[in-house]
Amino acid sequence: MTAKTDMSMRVQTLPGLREQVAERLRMAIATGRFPAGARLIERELCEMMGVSRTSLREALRELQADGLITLQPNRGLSVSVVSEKTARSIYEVRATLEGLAARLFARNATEEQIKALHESVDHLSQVYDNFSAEAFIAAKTRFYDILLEGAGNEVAAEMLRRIHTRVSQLRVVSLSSEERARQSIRELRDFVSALEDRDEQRAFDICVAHVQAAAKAAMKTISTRED
Amino acid sequence: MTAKTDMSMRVQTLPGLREQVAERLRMAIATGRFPAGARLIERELCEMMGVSRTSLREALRELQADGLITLQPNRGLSVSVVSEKTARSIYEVRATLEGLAARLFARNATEEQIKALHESVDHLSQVYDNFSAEAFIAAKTRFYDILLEGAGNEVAAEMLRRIHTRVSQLRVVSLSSEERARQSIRELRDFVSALEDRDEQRAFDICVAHVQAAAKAAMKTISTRED
DNA sequence: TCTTGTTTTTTGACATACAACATACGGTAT
DNA sequence: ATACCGTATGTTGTATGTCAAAAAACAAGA
Repeated sequence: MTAKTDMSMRVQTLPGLREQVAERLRMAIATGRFPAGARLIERELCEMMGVSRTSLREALRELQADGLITLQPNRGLSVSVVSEKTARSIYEVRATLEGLAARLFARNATEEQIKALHESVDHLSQVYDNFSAEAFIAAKTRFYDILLEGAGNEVAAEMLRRIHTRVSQLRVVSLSSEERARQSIRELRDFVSALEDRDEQRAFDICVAHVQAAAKAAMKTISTRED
Repeated sequence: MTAKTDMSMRVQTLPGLREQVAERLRMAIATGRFPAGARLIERELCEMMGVSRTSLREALRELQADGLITLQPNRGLSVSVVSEKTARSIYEVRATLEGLAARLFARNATEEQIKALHESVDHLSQVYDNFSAEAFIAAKTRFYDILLEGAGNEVAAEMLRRIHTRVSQLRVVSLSSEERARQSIRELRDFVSALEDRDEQRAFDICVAHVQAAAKAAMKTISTRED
């Protein structure tokens, strides 16, 4: 092998400014730092993040495509406020796609991936104890990344990742309920155990039920919010 | 009612330059005018469409988010070439989401929407006869718009619309098979008839089968393409 | 032919400018 | 005071020009 064809030493491709901006904005919305309905003024964001309007606007187009922010022509951007109907739609799609991912994971994942998934649930349960929004999202993201990688459907993965941010945004409020958190962990353990048995149907059922339970919890806080 | 609150005379909000650009690029890719793998040079596109780099780049970010074009950092953009595995993923997701849409439509659509869907299939079948890629895509888009509106899940609708463009791109080659076209129309008529009966499960089954048949046809041309 | 150095192309990012549109403000007439 | 109207201000939409960095193409020398 020549040095030319040896990719092992390759310096990892740096994220690029625009993507960093997009990622930080996503996080700001997911954690509720930019609450739903908040107006986003380009100039302010530029100053806040120290980038040019050009880069910022390109990043904003990404978030817009994800449905995270809403554009009123000539009026400006604001963080999307999720109606009850839209929230229901989000969870419907999430249940559908996550169900698919569950099936595919049970079918295709390697033993290592199953083990990794198990461990990520352990980690998640630790994070629940001393809670912080950022750490929680990071842990949940890790769980998802493993699940989606093991499922081996990159298209579904991409869509679920997008939805995931919107769900995080909803959950910021909704997850404070301690009891739901405990229950959620139990469901995930159950889910992993089904996957360890390669029980496709059971994994699917648990997954869908899990999302529906999450939806129910979220919907409750949404409807109260609108009073 | 005061003139102020009367929206009926409102001049329709013009699409905005950026969105026009994005739409035309999408179409160019869907119809195969920009074939898979083709390099896209920003400067050339600017001249070709008569817009500034600023607007163009923002439009490109949209297409990139849709997976229609691929960016290699510092190297440039090219029309995404869809691997066999990715194609399979696309059709898996499409079957899943369209199945959901079928269920929801059967459950929620109004009688008018069902009727409109029926008519759109009639129109589609006419277009098959004197064929043109643009007219076909337009007709198919109309069918979809009705289906997705009737289903009443805006999130799923948005995702399917995106996938739809990628499927069109694959179909450019694959659909030339006359026989598959006829069969496809028959399946759609069957589908509509299930919806007219409000038979949720049957609509779902037909829908999934329809997508799988389309997938099979597309996969065949893809695998031969890679020889 | 292989290597190395140089030029060209292309993207990534920034600053600036200005028109179009929307909103807020303030004055004027009723 | 209140409704009306014009103006000032803020914000987005789009276009230009500029520069650095990376990649690719090319050319020259061993």
